[in-house]
Amino acid sequence: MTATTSGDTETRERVLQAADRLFYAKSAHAVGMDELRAEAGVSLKKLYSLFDGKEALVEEVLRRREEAITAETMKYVLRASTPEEQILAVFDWMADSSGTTDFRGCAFINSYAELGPSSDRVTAVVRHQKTGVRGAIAAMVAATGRPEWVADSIFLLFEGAMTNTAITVSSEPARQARKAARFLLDKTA
Amino acid sequence: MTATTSGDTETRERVLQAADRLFYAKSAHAVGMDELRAEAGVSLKKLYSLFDGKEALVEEVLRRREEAITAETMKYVLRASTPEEQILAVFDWMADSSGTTDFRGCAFINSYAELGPSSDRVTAVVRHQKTGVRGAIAAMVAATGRPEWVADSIFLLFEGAMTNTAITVSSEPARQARKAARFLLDKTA
DNA sequence: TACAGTAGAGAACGAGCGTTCTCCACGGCA
DNA sequence: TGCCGTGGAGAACGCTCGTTCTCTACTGTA
Repeated sequence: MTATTSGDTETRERVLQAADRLFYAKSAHAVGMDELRAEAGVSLKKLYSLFDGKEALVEEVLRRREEAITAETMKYVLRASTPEEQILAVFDWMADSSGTTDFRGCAFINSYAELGPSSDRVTAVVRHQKTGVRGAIAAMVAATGRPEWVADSIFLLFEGAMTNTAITVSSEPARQARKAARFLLDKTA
Repeated sequence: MTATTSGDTETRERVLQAADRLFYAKSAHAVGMDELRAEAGVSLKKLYSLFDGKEALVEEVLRRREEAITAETMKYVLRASTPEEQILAVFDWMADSSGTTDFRGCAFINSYAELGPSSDRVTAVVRHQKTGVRGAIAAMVAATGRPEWVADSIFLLFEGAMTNTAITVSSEPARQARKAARFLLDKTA
């Protein structure tokens, strides 16, 4: 029935949001399916009727997060006026995100660290996200006519800032990375 | 007795080496104490007489790894002739390390991702290591008379390259980071 | 030879996990 | 009203984990 299907879609959404929040905050292995069930306000039966199991849930959470982060970052990028400012906007997104409580860095790096060795599916999603981010930066850099190694550098600055913003609990690394990226852009103009 | 104490020291060493290898390769939660016991060739009783528990073991493994990596990196640094080459040598160490099988990136970032939310002690060791690496790079950069933001940039390049070298299973990020660092040094000469 | 103390092997324990199953209350329909 | 099927609550299951305990074999000593 259409009504039931629609209800399922909403429930799925609620579960995925709860899972994303909990997995990101505590790491996946530290969150039990029962805790997730409680947080999402759903029965265990429903949970397992909607998802194949925990690993599948983790996989889907990561895929959705990739889309969400891309969309959110794009808002920052499109708001900028010049192509150079667009590139730097990704660091503004990071600085703003790290201001929120319990920012824990890059969910994909974190998941790779925790589950990469035991889950090929998680590894695949993580690689996909990294390829995507790198590609997006490369496209923006290429649009300014600069060589690809500039994009590689900015990508690595971005990645290093993500982890260290989390570890130091400060947006300082994000600002430092932005400054370095600007320098690279200025000197390759 | 002295003989027994010495034997204990050797056994401790063996356990710590096995733990370091297994925790790094598989992540800590994926390695059981029994698997570790088998790998180290020691009884469970002895294991618990030498260490307070798993968390304490993880903590000590990380502390020892920090020392080991520092020492190993220093070999690369001291081999270089100019101050600039010394800074860049850390990326050579990374490129060489990533060539070894089952390189898994930065053990501290990985541990923070997995255990940071649940273990203050692990978090403290990770922060200590990051502060140390950042400080070491800052000292080398300062010795060349360049401003501190150059050190911040190189540190973030280093960190980004560590994670992505692992994720992409390639030493390419290490080389890209080296190139970017050299550019920064050249343009701030 | 008899004995005390140590250490190894691994059984045992309690807790927690992911997953499944049982039970029951409630809905639409004849 | 009586029936059937869906879905929720949560008990149950099987497994694995970290940790402790028991038993046994062995060593050095009198």
